[in-house]
Amino acid sequence: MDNAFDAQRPIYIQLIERVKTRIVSGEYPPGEQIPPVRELADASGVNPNTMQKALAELERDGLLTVQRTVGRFVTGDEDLIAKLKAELAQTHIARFLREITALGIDAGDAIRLLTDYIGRQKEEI
Amino acid sequence: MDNAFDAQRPIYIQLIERVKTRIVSGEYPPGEQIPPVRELADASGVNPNTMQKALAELERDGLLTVQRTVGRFVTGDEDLIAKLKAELAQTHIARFLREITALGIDAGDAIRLLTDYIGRQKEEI
Amino acid sequence: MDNAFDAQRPIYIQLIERVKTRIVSGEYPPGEQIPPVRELADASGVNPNTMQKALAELERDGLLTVQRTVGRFVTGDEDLIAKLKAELAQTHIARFLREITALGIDAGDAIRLLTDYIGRQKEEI
Amino acid sequence: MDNAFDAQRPIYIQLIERVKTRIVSGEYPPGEQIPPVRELADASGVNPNTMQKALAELERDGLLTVQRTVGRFVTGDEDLIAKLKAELAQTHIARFLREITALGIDAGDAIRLLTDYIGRQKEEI
DNA sequence: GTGGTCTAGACCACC
DNA sequence: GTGGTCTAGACCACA
Repeated sequence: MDNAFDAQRPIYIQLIERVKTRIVSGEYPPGEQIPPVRELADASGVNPNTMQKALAELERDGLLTVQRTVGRFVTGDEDLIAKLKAELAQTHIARFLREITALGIDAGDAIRLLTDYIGRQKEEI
Repeated sequence: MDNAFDAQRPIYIQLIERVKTRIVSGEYPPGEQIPPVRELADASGVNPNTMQKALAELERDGLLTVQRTVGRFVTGDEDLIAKLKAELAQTHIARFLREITALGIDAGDAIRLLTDYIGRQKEEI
Repeated sequence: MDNAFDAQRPIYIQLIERVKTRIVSGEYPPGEQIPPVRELADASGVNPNTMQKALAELERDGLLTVQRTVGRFVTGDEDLIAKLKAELAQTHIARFLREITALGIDAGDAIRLLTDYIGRQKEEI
Repeated sequence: MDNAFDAQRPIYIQLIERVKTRIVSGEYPPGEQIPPVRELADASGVNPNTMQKALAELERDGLLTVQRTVGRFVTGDEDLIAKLKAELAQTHIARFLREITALGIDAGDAIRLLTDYIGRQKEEI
């Protein structure tokens, strides 16, 4: 399912995050064309205007380029993508650490808990 | 600052999370009285009714008990608190892992990045 | 326990009901003296003033008579007591039937449920 | 009249009881939509916030479900409703019996008085 | 037009 | 001074 949104945050923001994630993960490779707005909107179950709004912001950030009458393309600037990836990773890490230490769990225990969790996940497979 | 809220999510939900965090971290120890509604509301810069709504839900969950005309107390049930702590930790971990792997970073790299981050933090001190 | 009050209704009203019930049930027989205010108040865990207020209303209704310097007595008018008993019974019956029919249960089923309940109660003994 | 409340008990509690009664009696059938908050509030002569509070508790109990921007619906779980009906009936019966026996009337007489009352009611028709 | 949230301000019971 | 309730009125997201 692609159409599960946090009902409490603006959908277009969540769409931006999703597309960024796809670019960074390589699902949308650098330089490649992405699906048309309508298709993306359909797949996520949102209004095309909402999807449009999300993509426009990504264009402003330089992550997407638009070729009129052709479509949208992921930037070919792989450094930019790598930078975004590192930035997103740091954001997630910082947030995680902030949250977990607020519970009274120190960094060492956090790593241990995370390692355990990953171990358990593998077992499930 | 205590009064910085994510504008996109209900304040009372965020207040619930904050109080839970304080209980779990031991800032509000088991069996101890917590500050009065009005004071907490003031400290967070919200209306007393909003704080009331948050605390009512914590009472429903058994994390707080109310003694009318006296005040609110953290539950003395330390097992319940420990359970909550584990639950919150797992939630944060699961989320972190979901986010980081969505970027195309595998579990091993996640641990490495986290360890690096912690190392860098210590250096800053 | 005599000191369990519905926190939502005035205590003196609940005291009136209790004393009426004792008169009607014969616990306080007609013409007999009842315990002094302070003792009653103590037994119910309420302030003597509150008990006083309740007894004053019963005196107004003719159910109690006061002999200064001696104490309070239940009325000797057994007809009045019988009338009160019938009246209280009808009140309870009417209320019960109103409540139970509001649930979509007809009078016949109400009698059946009541009979069942009594049967189950006896078994427990 | 829908707007007559016991001044001694919280209105929202009484609203909860009323809605429960309507669900149990079938006035609000399982799976069906109930009137909007504002309408219900109006009909009962209370503030919409007060009605909201009552309905929120019923939602927590699983008796109502909410579809945002659409409305509230009675649960489709007929077993849950049946269970509630039995529970409410038992509560009313227990209370009635407690009250009537406190008057010095035994269970057998209670049934007789109830039967008489019902007989008299029918005659009135 | 639906439910949901929030504020401001008032009043109450209890101790 | 504590928690609890209630109102009036406003604003928001969503479809």
